[in-house]
Amino acid sequence: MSLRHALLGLLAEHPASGWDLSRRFDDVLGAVWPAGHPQIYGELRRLEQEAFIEVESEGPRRRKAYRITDRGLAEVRRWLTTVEVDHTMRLEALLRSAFFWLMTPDQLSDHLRREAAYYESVAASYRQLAGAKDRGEFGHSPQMEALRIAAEAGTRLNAALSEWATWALAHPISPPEPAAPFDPSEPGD
Amino acid sequence: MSLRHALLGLLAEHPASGWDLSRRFDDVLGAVWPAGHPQIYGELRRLEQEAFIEVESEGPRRRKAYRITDRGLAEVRRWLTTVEVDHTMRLEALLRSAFFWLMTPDQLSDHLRREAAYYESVAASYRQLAGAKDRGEFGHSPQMEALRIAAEAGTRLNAALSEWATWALAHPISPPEPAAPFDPSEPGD
DNA sequence: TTACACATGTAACACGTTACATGATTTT
DNA sequence: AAAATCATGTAACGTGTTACATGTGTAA
Repeated sequence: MSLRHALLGLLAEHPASGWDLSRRFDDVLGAVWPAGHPQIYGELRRLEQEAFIEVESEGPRRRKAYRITDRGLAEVRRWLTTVEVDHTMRLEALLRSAFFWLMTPDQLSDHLRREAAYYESVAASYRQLAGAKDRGEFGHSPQMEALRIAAEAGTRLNAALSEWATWALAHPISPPEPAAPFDPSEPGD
Repeated sequence: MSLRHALLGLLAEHPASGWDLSRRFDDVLGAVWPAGHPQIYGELRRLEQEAFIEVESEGPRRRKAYRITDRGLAEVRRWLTTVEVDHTMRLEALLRSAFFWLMTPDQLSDHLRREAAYYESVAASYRQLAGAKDRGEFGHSPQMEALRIAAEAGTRLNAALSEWATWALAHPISPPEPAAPFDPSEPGD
């Protein structure tokens, strides 16, 4: 049920259309909570039915902008303050790590190098975003400060994953069972 | 499509029943890839139909243990080595951070303290597990070494999130717009 | 006038969760 | 004899993704 609250949260800033919200997911929230437009339009319809949002204006090419209602604002706040955080994670990259022993050492180090580079580049882009915010390039609204905190999480999380992959490169998995080394002092079979 | 590969990966170690696999998800993989038993039994049926696994034995209370086939083993390896990692993340805790500005400072610091404590405790349990593995308490198979690497990720990831929450506590969000401070030198209205 | 970005939506499918149902074996 | 655990499964529902369909306004 996080999508509806994310939509309410975005609409708490200012009115927006399904299209606008879809863009904001692609640009900002999608990194931690992806949502395609069909899901967004569907959820908006339900939110309107339940009076958490209402149509603010209708524009060209049948654009409909929604505004959050008092009821909707109360609902996001209720979610943020009284609903337990769902700490479920789904990280395919970590799932795979449980099966690293099925890869050859070469395949694994190749894989880990790619992963380290990927996470480092994502971390770098969050770092840059955080820097720009600190330099005041996006003004100083509370909304922007919240995104600054989110960017910090993005930086730290991706840096941690990159460092992990690099650490793992230095901890190779020993092959299943090395053929017993030949030792002439042992009695043969 | 990660569930099927996770099941194949587990079965690559040794044969197991749906029940066994369900337990291993709850105990180990569930932290990064949760799966309920209905999903597991369903996927096993499909994997058997496609000859990636086969029934190894039937036990008491109609227990059925599956064994991976050569075809199945080739399929996990193909996944691990040639299929791009899906880096999609879904972290509700980070999604929420984009809406921290909707909480009062008190609510937010309370929230962040809980989060820091939660992640630190999870990190601690991975740290302990990693220590036990390093002390050889689980033997020295390649499978165990892979899980050691996974435990390292669990430690680093959760530690990073805990540190982030602590960092955020020190970076409070300024309220929307403070009522302009009274300055007697300014002309009143 | 053609192409592109805007803007909304439906339909079908895939994936995941919850609730329900059943019965066998082991433990108390 | 009752309770707990083992073990499998179905049904209904909810969420998320992909493909398809449609049309408008703006810029080249």
